Amino acid sequence: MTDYDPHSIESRWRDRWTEAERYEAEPDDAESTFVTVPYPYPSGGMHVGHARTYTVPDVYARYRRLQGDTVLFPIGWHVTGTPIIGAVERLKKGEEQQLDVLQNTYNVPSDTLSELETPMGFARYFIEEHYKKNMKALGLSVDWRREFTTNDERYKRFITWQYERLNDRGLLEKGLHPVSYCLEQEDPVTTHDILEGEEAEFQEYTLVKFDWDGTTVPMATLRPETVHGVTNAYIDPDAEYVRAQVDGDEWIVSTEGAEKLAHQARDVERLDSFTGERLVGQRVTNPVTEEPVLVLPAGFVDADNATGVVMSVPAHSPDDWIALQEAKDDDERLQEYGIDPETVRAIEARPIADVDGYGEVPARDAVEFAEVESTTDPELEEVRQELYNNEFHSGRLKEMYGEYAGRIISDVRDAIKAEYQQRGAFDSMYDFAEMVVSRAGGKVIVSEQETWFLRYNDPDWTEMAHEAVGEMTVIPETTREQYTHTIDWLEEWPCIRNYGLGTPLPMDDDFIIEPLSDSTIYMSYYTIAHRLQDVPVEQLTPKFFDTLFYGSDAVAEPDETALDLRGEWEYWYPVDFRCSGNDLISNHLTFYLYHHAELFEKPQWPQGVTSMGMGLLEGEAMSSSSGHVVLPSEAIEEYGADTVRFFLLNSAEPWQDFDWRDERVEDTRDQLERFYDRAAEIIELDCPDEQPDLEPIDRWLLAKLQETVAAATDALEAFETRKASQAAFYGFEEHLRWYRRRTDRDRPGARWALREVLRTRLELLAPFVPFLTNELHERLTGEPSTAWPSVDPQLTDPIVEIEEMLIEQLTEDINDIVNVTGTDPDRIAVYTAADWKYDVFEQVTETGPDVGAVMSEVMERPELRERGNEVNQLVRDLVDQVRGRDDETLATMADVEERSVYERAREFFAGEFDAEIVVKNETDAETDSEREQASGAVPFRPAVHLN
RNA sequence: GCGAGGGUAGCCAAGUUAGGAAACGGCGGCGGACUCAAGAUCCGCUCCUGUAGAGGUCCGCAGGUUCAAAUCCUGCCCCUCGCACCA
Repeated sequence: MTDYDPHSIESRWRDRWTEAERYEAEPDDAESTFVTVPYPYPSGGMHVGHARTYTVPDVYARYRRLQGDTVLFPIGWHVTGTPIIGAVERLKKGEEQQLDVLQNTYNVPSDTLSELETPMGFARYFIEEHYKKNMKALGLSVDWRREFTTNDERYKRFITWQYERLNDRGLLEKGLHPVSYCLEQEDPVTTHDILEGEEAEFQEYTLVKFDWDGTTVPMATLRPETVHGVTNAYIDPDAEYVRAQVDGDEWIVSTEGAEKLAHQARDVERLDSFTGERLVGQRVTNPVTEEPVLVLPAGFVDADNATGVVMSVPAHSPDDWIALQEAKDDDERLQEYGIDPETVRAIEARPIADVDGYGEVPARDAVEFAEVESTTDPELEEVRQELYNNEFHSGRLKEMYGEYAGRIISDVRDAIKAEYQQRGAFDSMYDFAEMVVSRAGGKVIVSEQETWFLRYNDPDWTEMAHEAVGEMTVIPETTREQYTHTIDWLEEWPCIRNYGLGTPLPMDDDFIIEPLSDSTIYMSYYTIAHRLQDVPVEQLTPKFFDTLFYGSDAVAEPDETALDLRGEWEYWYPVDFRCSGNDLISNHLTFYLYHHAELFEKPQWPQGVTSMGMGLLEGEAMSSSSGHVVLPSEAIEEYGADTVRFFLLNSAEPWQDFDWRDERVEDTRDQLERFYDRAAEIIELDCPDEQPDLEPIDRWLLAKLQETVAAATDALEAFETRKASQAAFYGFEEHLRWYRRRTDRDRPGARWALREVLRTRLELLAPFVPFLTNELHERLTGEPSTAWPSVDPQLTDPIVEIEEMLIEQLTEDINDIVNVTGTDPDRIAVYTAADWKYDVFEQVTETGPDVGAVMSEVMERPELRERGNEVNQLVRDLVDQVRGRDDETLATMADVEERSVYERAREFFAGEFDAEIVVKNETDAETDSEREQASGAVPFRPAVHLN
């Protein structure tokens, strides 16, 4: 019954566009528009969430093209770094989950798997078999001549240039940085490489350097400000400890602690080892208070956490409090270690801060209140958290803190720490708070590595980045603050990795520039990527790129080719819109701004960024590892590319999350099919070439069309794909429904109007559903959609719109009365308001919607004053009518001849309600009962009576 | 914890920037028209009450400002995203 066959239409148009090189963009006299999207990272296949990411810029590109611009929409492939290598490794190891994803989620044939066993083989497979095929099937208007990968020699030359220049400008810096490090692989690891403890964050522990006869016993703590409250120390008597030279001093730490320190850029030399028992019962001296304190044995001390020795602050730590009580009660154990129980019993908690809501010894109060009695009680965790929180935010230090006395801990902790560190009493080390294990099975620790950084906290650079944000269009506007915040928050960014695909750092080619750092200005590379193919790699020196980007004056002997290419770059740059994801604001998008601001002049800075929301599938997050994804190829096969596109663009605005629900997608497909069928009918109609006489209802439809053109245009300018397509598609369907109900469509005027409407809507929808619309447009007019429509002032008609609105309102009113009374009237009387009521209306529009003010004006007029209450009620009704309508509309309303509007529509009403329709003015009422019925008439709200 | 966004009728979702109509639209549900029938299409209804187009109560919760609040202010609850070497 339907002729709509998306697959044949779509393949036909795809072929035509390819043959015509339709989207191969060359500089010309027209305005240029340059839109980009982050190049895909082919470490796996593409799902329908990615499809939206690339379709949104496509819609904008198509829109700008219809507006007459020359538009560039390119794609490249990001393969930098380790994810692809990791994926290949997992494949080669035959890891089950990886095989499952490749074979079952992404349908890689078994006999092809071997091709994926090299990084570029893997990338190439997904580029060709997934991304490109899907993108072409979706009809993305990409200039495919410009594609490249970030592992290409020419691209590497470009990145080399970028990093040499950044280095020249002093924005690169070499230094130490803590990273997660796998002891098994002896290499840094990323979150993706971590099997256990993926969420773990590493902490910077303060080491309080207690002294034991000239040997340092560093006690690890996260609360350095409690140093005055230390009453004793704890060590695990059974764990292994070492004495070692650490940066020239002698330290005692756990064996694990020593290994960690060795990885944190310290010079560690082990002297001897022993169990913790050796320190038990010894006295060590607090470096701040210079007091000796006793070392007690404790099983709860974890030798594999920081140094494996901790200080005890029983007044403020619930753990320490309980442990101390337990020690006091266990004479036997103490004696075992040769400790006099009396000395332990003499230890008293030493409060160092006043905390709101707690007594003198907060830890005791907290423990007693919660009735926790043992260090193994699971509830202790909660008690500890709560107390720590309260102390941190409301604890005030006591007098022993000198200049810090009376201050809130959260305000001064860092200062105290820095001060004692400076004085040599404190040191620090990094560690995780929990066990972390890599996928390779090795223990993961925090290591400090020599690294190159990008100095994103450089004040001048930061300032320029702020400026760039200030000058660009941000969609949605609410994200602007996120950029500002990110810029202020960014510190130095380590921009290299030890291994991976990509470009070696020119200053130190043992390292590879990491993915987020080699993807900041590559949009400029698109402008010349296709032409660079003809330039020998060796010719692409930094000077070549200087010439290309900075012009002939930048170098002594400018390269001719570079100068020639410079024209292309100048034509396309700046990037008009970068369409990216919400999640990239805090890194990629902000880096993009930084690097543009630094390396290019202001006119070349980013003009606009839109960030997109995520995709859900049947209400849940998509996940390729669990197979909870829909592949674009499958969706297109089932519904057609236009349906997929339309659903993605129409179900939510780009920055909102969308939810792919099969049922909804099916509905979308049905709607498009219906649209297609109706369009086909109109195309078949015999239609006059010249505009025939139009009825008011035809002019109304055409006026609505103009409104729709304006709304869709405004919306697309703001990237509101949903609003634009809703207006052009669903919104207009409603107007058409009313039109069909209101009129006979077999008139020349109606045919002409419907044809005009169809043509325009096809143009409005062309960016969204390009296959369907171009097909129909060509059948209708002989050529594809070539221009975006503009509002035709000849076809706007405010009066006819108001007249039609009155008819709709009256239809609703009559219908309401019929419903509520349950009657089936034979005769419907419609009374328009008496002339004096229109005088009052005019007064209301003049005075404004203020009942009191209008009344005092109106009461000046004797002929109105004598109507008293009636006028009062009328003014109230009219004020409600007028409120919220602009002056223009009100002025137009004043020109409407209400009675003739209803009379012209008599036939329509008669048909709708199957009744005789009588239209009269209120003043023409003859009998008392008729006058009664008619008296309620208000301008633009006639009285109605049913019999 | 920090930063950002959000909570609207059974579901999805507009409206919030410029306060002013129980609150666009869709889905689902109910009734009707057309049809041999189904589907498609069309017309009503779909918070409560109501045989005259009305009234009442509503926009996470609790207050406040105002003639008037889904919209502005304050506090609270809940959800989502980001928080660094990772695309």
